[in-house]
Formats: sequence, C-alpha cells, structure tokens
Amino acid sequence: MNRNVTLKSLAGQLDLSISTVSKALNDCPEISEETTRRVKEIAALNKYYPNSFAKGLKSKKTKMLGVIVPAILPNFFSMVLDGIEEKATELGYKVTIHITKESLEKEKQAIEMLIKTNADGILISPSKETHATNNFEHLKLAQEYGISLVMFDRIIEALDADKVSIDDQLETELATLDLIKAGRRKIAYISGIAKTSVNENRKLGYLKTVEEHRLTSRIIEVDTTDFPNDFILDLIADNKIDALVTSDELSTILTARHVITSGYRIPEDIALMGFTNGKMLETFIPSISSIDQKAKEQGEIAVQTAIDRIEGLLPAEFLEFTLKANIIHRESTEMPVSESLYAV
Amino acid sequence: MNRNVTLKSLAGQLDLSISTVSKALNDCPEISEETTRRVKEIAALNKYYPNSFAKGLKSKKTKMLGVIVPAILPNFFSMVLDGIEEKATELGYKVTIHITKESLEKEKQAIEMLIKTNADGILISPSKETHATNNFEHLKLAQEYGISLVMFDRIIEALDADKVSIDDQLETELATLDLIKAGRRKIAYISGIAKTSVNENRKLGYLKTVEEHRLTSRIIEVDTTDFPNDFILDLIADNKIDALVTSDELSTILTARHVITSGYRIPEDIALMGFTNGKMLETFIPSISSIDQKAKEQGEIAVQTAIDRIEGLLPAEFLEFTLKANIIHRESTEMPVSESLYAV
DNA sequence: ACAATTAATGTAATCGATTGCGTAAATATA
DNA sequence: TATATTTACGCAATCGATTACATTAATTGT
Repeated sequence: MNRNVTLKSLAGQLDLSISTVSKALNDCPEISEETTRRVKEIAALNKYYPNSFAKGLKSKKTKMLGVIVPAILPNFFSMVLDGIEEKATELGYKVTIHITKESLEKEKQAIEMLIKTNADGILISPSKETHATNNFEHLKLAQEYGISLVMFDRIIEALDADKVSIDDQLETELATLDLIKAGRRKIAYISGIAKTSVNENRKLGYLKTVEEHRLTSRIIEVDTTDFPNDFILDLIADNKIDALVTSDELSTILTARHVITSGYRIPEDIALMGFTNGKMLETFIPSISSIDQKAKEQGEIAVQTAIDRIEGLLPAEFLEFTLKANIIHRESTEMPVSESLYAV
Repeated sequence: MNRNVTLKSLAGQLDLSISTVSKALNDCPEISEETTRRVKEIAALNKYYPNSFAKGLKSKKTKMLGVIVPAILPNFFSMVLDGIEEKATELGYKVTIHITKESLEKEKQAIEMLIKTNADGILISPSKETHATNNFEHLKLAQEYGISLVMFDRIIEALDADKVSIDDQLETELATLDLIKAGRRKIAYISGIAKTSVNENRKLGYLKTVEEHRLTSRIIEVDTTDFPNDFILDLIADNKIDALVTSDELSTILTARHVITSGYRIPEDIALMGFTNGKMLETFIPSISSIDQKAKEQGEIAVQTAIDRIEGLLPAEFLEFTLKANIIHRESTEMPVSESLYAV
C-alpha cells in the first residue's frame, strides 16, 4: 500500500509492460503462471495498492455507501449505524454519514452530494419533513442515477425500493395488548415523532387494539421540547389514564421522568411501554419496558441488501424485510396475564 | 449534476475545445468573459458536475475525512460525530465513519482503508488497546502518506499531531473540589475506561485534589460489564464513601443505578459527579451532575483544524486546543459552598 | 504598413488502471 | 516442411479533468 507505487513503477522493475502487470494482478488467464507469480511478489514487496481514482474512473464504482438519518441522538439511529458500519466494513465498503436533523432540504443536499461523489448505494431513514410533505423526488433521482437505495425503519410506502423495518403496527398492537392483559384499561398513546411513517403505524396499532377491546383511546402528539406536558398529568390526576404507550425513545424517557417527578409511580399508577431498546430505558429506575426494533439487525440487513443489489445478486423486484421485534418487559409494566383478558 | 455530462459533451454542444470549457468553468482569466458566460450557462442547463474520480486522479484530493472512534454507544462519541458531520458538510467535506470497538487491529484496518482510499484527513480518538500498548505506528504511517491527522478527546501525547480535548485533569480537580466544597470528605473514583489517556488524567485530577485536602483516596477500576459491583456497596455500607466521581458516561449511569437500586439515596447518602453531558444523565432520577466535555465543540474544532491543515492554512507547528469544560450541577450533588472549605 | 504584443482558443500530455486488439514466438497439425 | 493454433505478451485507446505549451487572430506600436 503505497501511493507512489503504480503499475508503471512495477512494470519498470519487472521489465514488463503495464498491461501485463495489470493483467497478472487480475489473474488474467492469458498471462503465464510464472509471470503472474513474479508480478504478485514484486507488487507485495512494494506494497502496491491500486489507485482508487483511476479504478473508479473506469469502473464507476466507489465502494461507498451513504447513510442518511434524521439524527444520531438519542440512540436508535446510532445503533443502526453501528450495525451498518460493522457489516459494511466486513464487506469492504465505506460508509459516509449524513444527518438531516429532520430537514428535507438537508436530505436533498445529502442525496445530491452522494450522487455527485458517485456513491454506490444509499441507506436512508427519511426525515419527518420528507414524510410530511410526501416529497421524495430526490430519492427517485438517486435511483435514476443507478444508485441502490434501501430504506430502513421509516419507510415511504409509495417509493419502490428495498425496505427494512419491523411491523410497527403489529408490534404496537401486541404491546398494547400486553398492557390490557396486565389489567390496564385506560391506555393513552404519546408521540414525539408525529408525521413519520413509523408513528402512523404505531398509532394505528395502538388504536386497533384499544378499539377492539372497546376501550377509550387517547392520543397525545407532542413536540418533545414541550415536556413537561401538563395535559398528561391532568389525565392521570383525573384517573383517566393508567397506562401509556410511547412512540420513541426520547418521548419514552421524557414521559417517564415527567410522570415520576410529578409524584406518580411507575408502574403502580401508570404502566409504561416505550420504544427502542437502548441503555437509557434499561438503566432508568424503574427500568422501562419497550419494543426492541432490532436496530443493529436492521442496519446489517440494509447494508447486505444494498451491497447485494449493487453487485447484481438480487432479482429485479424490490425486497421487503419485516423483522420480528421483541417486546421487552421490564419494571415499568407488569407481566401480561392472559387470563385477565377473559375477565374484561 | 449528471453523470453523463462531461466536459467533452459540453464542448461538443458549444463547439469549443475541452480545455476551453474546463478553463471557462474554472474562471481562468485567459478565456473571454463572453465565452465563460456561454459555457457556464450550458453547463448549468446540462446540470454538469465534474467527475470526482477524474478530478481526484489529478488533484489527489478526495474531500473525504475519516472519523475513527472506539464506539458510538453510549453517546459521547455520537455527540462529537454530530459536530463533525455538521461542520464537515458545511465546509464541503464528506465523513466516513470507522468504529474500532476499542480494538487496535480494527483501528489499523481503518487507517489502512483510509490511506488506500486517499482520505484527505483523519479524526481519531484512539482505542483503549492503542493506548495500552502504546502502539501508534499506524497513525504515523497515515501522516507519512500526507494525511492530516487530528486527535480528539483521547490524546496520545507522544504523537505529534493536532489535538483537541479538554483539560481532563484540571476539570476533574475542580469537580472533586466542588464535592469537597459541598461538604463531602470520603470521595472515591470509579472508572470503566481504564488505560485510556482521559482516564489517567481524570484519575490524576481526582487524586491531586483529594490529596491536597488530606483525604483518603479510593480508586476503583472496573469493567463496565461487571456491574453491579459489590465492592462499591461495601464501601458505602461501611461508611467509607459519601461521594463518587466517575470517569465516563456509562460508568456514571451504571453506578447511579447500582447505588440507588441497592437502597442508597443520591445525593443524601452518596453524591455523584459523572462525565459527559448526555440525555441519559440529564433524564435520570435524580438528574446527575457531570463534567460536560463539549463533545460537539470538540468535533467542530477537530474538523475545522483538519480541513485548515489540509488546505494549507495552518503553520507547520501542530495546534493543541484545550477547551474549557462545564461542570453541570444537577440533583446528584449539592451546590458547592466555598465557606465549607475553611471548616475542614 | 509591418513587426511586436496581447488575447483567446486549441493541442496534447498527464494522472493510473483496464482492456480490446495486434503480434511474435512456440507449439501443434497435416 | 509449410501452415494453423496457441501462448504470452505489448500497444494504444479509454475513462474525465487539468494544464503547459502551441497557435491563430486581433491589437498595438512606431
């Protein structure tokens, strides 16, 4: 590996032509075994490594993947990124990171940058604004340039692309059901990520289960900067809520903190079922139950899919991976008891 | 911005030579204003964007920075990364991420990859293993290849390079002093990041202050997977500790949780001063005081320095930035009262 | 009016690797 | 022995942008 060792310099040492050296290094059958051996030996001695620009100039391949996420704090996307980086490195790809801060404009800029710099693939979880305005021409544009695009976690249904996520609706149904099985009847849903696909699906899941059990639904969509939110407290004080389902990591922890610092107990007064399995919920006291979205796995699968598609190993139809989530029961909820269902 | 629009195709449309078009686009004075205008117009119409490979092949510049960190979970390095990404994007650079998981081997691989792919700069916080074995030939190698190298947070003193960090020793001295000023006399230091430069400095700061006040020092270096650690509890039970200084975010939160779930109160029984200003410590109940390492600022300065150095705007001597940290007093410590010092 | 400048554009080499095609020598076929 | 194949290699174009060095046309000077 030396920036000044080129095919030319190797050819000089070996008294061969550049093309012969190139072919030898690429195991071209038209070069004799003996020559190939010699060339490789000298190349290794000189720590030769092909210049990536020259290579890319011909092949148009960069072995670069762009990852576009709304944020890396709190942890969910960091966990995905962790999986992405690990897998990509393993497969010989680099990963550039692009944080949109939920802004469509920044997302467009990231895409433009990735097109310009010839990224081979893009892994994206679109911003809130992208979802809200349903504007994804920039994503199509990337595809038109031949860049493999994989969406993860937050999915735009209308866009044809490979997709990796969990079944947000189903998992929220199940989690809500667990609260009911544990005896809770006054369950509210709190979201700090309004207008994302995941929120819509999680909300639907909550609603479906609550309505199937003829319970009153209460949906609170807040900006997470709005905590503490007294509306929640009033509902608790009026004995209108005995359990909460929250839509994401930040809403979950803020809600938990808010409830407790206001003098209510978790889970005695309020049971809490959150989202994302990070250290924050795990270490909180009480530890908080949550739906584990399999962040790292999503990242790994997204990368594998992107690379397989780049390398032409996939059929033309787009793939859709729906991972099975884990519902992790911790101290913020009682264990569901199936019998209690019949006691409704 | 179109991958098939080249200087050649523009030249064809304009009935000019490739070199004229190139020069016009680069505002070369030897091209007439009129021609320059025409060329730029057509280039814009065609959404021309120079091929990055061709450009790099001549200029040897990639506008790519590699960021090498031990981990992105928990949050400290994510916060730095946040600053890095934002600043780099603003300055027109891309950022690839490389997570070493504290492994020297992975760090070497990341460096090798960055050399091979012609990164212009590397921002690194070396792994524990790198510190422990004092092996940083790979970092020197990167420098020898002309890559600008900036260290942040964890610093290898013996390596000549630009450095960005806080004064870990001083800040820990001050934080420890605050505990003393608040009336604590039995202070222990707990670290989950043994063998890193930051830990050594923080430990020194703790020791210095404790010894200056003729107090007993107790240092506990643990693997964070070892919690709960009963040694800590025994010390509390024997009334040997009334305050803890912890070395990093994860140790802090795990210690806090451990102390509380074991029936002790924070801060009544044990005051706790942690490290890193993330949501985790902020939302914990009680909220935890900590030394804010200015993660995002470190990232921003590291990027700016790397880029300035790449672009030749810096003097030959290496720069060393030492940011002033904030000690954030939250519920896990009482406010320091300077009078109490005299009451010792 | 004719050489000397200056201005404006074009030619061609270069960066480093890949690859189709050509060619010489070695081997096989008749 | 003369021809056909195969083997093993080199030549040169290509990818797209940059740039030193021509070259031509227009302008200036005397």
